[in-house]
Amino acid sequence: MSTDQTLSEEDLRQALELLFFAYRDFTGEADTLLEDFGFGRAHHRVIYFVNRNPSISVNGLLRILKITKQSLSRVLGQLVREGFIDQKTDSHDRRRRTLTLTDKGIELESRLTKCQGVRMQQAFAASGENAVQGFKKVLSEMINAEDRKRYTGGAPHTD
Amino acid sequence: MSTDQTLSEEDLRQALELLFFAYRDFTGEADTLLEDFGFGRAHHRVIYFVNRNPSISVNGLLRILKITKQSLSRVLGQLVREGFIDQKTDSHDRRRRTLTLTDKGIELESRLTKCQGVRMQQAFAASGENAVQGFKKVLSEMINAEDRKRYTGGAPHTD
DNA sequence: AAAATACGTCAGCAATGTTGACTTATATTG
DNA sequence: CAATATAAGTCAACATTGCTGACGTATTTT
Repeated sequence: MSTDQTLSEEDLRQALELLFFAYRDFTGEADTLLEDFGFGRAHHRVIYFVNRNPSISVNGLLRILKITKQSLSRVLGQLVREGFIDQKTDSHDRRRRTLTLTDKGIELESRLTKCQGVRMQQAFAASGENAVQGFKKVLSEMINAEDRKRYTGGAPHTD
Repeated sequence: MSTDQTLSEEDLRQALELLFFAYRDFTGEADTLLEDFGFGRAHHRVIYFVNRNPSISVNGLLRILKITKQSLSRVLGQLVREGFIDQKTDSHDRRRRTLTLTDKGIELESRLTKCQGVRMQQAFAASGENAVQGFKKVLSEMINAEDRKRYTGGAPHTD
């Protein structure tokens, strides 16, 4: 599982740059689509994680996104007002508001994810199954331990 | 080199999330260090690529970063004024200004890159050489074709 | 001499993050 | 039941980092 091999500084710098350019190009396409709706990347993240965690609470979303509630409120408020997200009082704890995508929200989420999915699928197809495993492995090792549980498992974060 | 295998939507979404969380956590540490200097991520990128391409011109830098000269000027101006970057008139074409890190700039660049390099090295060590190859392969496939030549080779972009 | 290029600057705007303070419901706890 | 904690919302101010548009100046190319 672990090797003692150390990469040269040049190899390391190449990897740093790869990550920078790849991330920029990767997000670029979805950004263009979002502009058509007057939204930005922050809206994208909210839509994505609400779809991924239906009925999530506001606090739950904050814990995933790691931004302040004031920041979230700006974009979330827009999404609710414009009918992309449905917000209702949780019957078990009436202090909470559960967040769920509307049909309109689901459609936008689908378009956005398809947009990024296509590029990633193409990169995966061109790289091979083995490379994909390595890609995922390295990324998961780069994530903070506390968050590693958050990305996967599909276990909804409704709290 | 290429497979026809298509990942499930769940696999794809996991990869999307991995990239999001990994990138955020990856940049987080350097951001903290930058704060001590009153700098942001934009300054980091300028310092990084000036170090990587000594004597690069302003236009050359703009082509790598893909931002406007007005955006660059804000951060570049700060870095020059505060003595992290040395700017001098190119003797071959006196319209151009060549950008190079000062000793102070080199030291900061070194600290910043070490900061990110350590995390990446650890992820690499925990993932194994084979995974690292896959990681790089997939990232390079995700980069826009026009930029793919820019990340590597170490060929300075002095123009 | 005219046009193109490289650089810089001023002004204003937008997206998205931050802090701090305060209010209203609702739930939990002593 | 009263006190406290939690969930959510809101108002205001500010910082960073993108953007556009409009100029000005020096230098090189045509």
